[in-house]
Amino acid sequence: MSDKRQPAPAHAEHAPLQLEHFLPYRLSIVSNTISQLIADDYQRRYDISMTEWRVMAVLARFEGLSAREVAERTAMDKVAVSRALARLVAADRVNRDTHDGDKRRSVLSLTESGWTMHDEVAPMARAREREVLARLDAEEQMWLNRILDKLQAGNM
Amino acid sequence: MSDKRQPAPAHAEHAPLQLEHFLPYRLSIVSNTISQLIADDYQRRYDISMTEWRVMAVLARFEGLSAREVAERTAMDKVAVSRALARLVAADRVNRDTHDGDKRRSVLSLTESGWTMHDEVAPMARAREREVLARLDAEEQMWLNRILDKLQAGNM
DNA sequence: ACGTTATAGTTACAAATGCAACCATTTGCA
DNA sequence: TGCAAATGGTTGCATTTGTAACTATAACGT
Repeated sequence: MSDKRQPAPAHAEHAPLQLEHFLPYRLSIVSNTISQLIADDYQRRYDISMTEWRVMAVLARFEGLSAREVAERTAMDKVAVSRALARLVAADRVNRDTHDGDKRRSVLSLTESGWTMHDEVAPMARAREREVLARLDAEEQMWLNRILDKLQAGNM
Repeated sequence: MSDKRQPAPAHAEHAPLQLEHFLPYRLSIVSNTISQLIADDYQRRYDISMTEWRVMAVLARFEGLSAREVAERTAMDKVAVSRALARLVAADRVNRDTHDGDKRRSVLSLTESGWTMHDEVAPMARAREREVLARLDAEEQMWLNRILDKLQAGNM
């Protein structure tokens, strides 16, 4: 953030927003940078988007979820999930069955190949997360967790 | 984060990612929720996107910037800025002149109408920010700032 | 049993975004 | 001077994303 030159500082009477000190703006910069850093890893190696990876991550934890449940757990909307699933099924990363007793519901799980990919990507993702967290000391990490919890709790 | 039921906890040997404790994921949830909260405010009232608003906010602080400089200060890429400017100029929120002595550069500033809008939106945005920050106590706010600074500094 | 309402998921279309190629102008330097 | 490289900005095209409408099945109330 080098700030050498100060072009025509604008009208004080208008009280302009200072974007660089504005929380939502700063959050989105940091968040996007970090997410992209990790996404680059697996997008280069596999042909998969961030949304697709998130769907896979959830299915790795919870086998047999329906699409709606995946949407809930990833905080994505159902259309995004539907599209991600279409690609994942086509690429044979995910298996889609139909629920017995409710033909609307799908029953999702990773395929053999899905698991293989997951088992390579998950450690990479965790490693990147550690890299990022390494910039903070233990105390800061603790506060960050607490703060994210609180901010997240507010918006529900 | 109600977690009533625990569907088929998946294979421990695969060490699946716990999305809900994964920093990049949590950050993006919080960031998107907050940004959207604020964007809703002005998107309902005015026909303007988040990128357009950011361009306006920067021009309110620094009159006479060029498009490239706006891109730098908003951390948007130049194509996004170019398009935002096209709409803003068409809507008569922003004035575009040509730099004397360098006909490539544009010289940008808010119009009368741009200022009017700015002067309504900026306080709303600040109010929302305060709402969000109100969920944190003074100490937490202090740490959040410090942490964002550090995380931001890393990615440059 | 029957119609209404709700739920799971997909599709169609519009708007937003990203990337590469592209003009115009300026800069650097032989 | 003149020509290659750099810079500011826009345009075209393909991909992504968001929203609403739609299909199919299930649940509910009478």
